[in-house]
Amino acid sequence: MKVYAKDNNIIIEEVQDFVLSQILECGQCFHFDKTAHEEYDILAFDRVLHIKQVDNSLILYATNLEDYENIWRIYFDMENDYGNIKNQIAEADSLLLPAINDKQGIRLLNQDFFETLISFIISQNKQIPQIKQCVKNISHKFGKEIIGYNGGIFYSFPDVETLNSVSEEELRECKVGFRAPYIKSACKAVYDGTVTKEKLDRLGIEDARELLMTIKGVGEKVANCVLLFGLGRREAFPVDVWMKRIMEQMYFGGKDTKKCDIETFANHKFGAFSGYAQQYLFDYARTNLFK
DNA sequence: AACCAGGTCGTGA
DNA sequence: TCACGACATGGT
Repeated sequence: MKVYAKDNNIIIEEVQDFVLSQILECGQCFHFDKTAHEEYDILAFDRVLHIKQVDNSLILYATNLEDYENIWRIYFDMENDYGNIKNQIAEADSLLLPAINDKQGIRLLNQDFFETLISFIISQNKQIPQIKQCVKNISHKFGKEIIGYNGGIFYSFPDVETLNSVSEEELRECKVGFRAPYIKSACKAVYDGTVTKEKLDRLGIEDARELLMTIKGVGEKVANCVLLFGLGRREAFPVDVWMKRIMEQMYFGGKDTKKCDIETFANHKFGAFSGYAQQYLFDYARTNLFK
């Protein structure tokens, strides 16, 4: 992989295991817009990134090496060897090969903890396009204005201080519905220091999940998504309706199985790679099966 | 017009 | 512990 600055852009050549559309549209993140084939505006960490992929090259528009090193390199998990990850998963079970091959360009992003927490609270009982709309509504109403690479106006996701001061009624105007008090509960917990990234980072996954679940509106599944996508805990294995369906089909003879049993089964099978396995399977199930 | 969506909560057995 | 309805909103 080669990284260099050219004009006002960053060019990355010879990327491997990287398909921009698969990374963004596999259901792990919600704050982006597609502008063309393999070309997106991504909102993250108070920035907007216009990015385009052509074959094995990436163009990161209107940014610099410092931001690449400090923000985007980490966000896109560039130092992680996904060839090895896929080998490990396939070795754990060759049944995963169709999913891995179909979604070979997926990477797990390292997203902001607070935005991930709120986004996945919103995600319950909603479809991905509606989750995206709610995140956009909240950002537009309460976030900071950011200017994009070509002068376009975007809005960052608000920080804890800002969102904590928003009323339940204002949240409902963002179409989050019955989740409004849950969002309030999460903001309060993070703002007053009851649940923070620093605390969670220090805890083992069981205790971290338990602490997250002290927030009203955060259950097992949302907690696992926050751990996986917002705290870098790749051993987490969120089980939603799609994971339940495909896991039951693959491993339980199509028999109705409790989500916690599926999670335990997966953790034993995939161990530290559970989160990656989950993501390949989730997107594979959602886009190929049960149409 | 019911039914479902990257679920969780409160309730009652 | 476990099953089940309620919960906003929008799309089939």
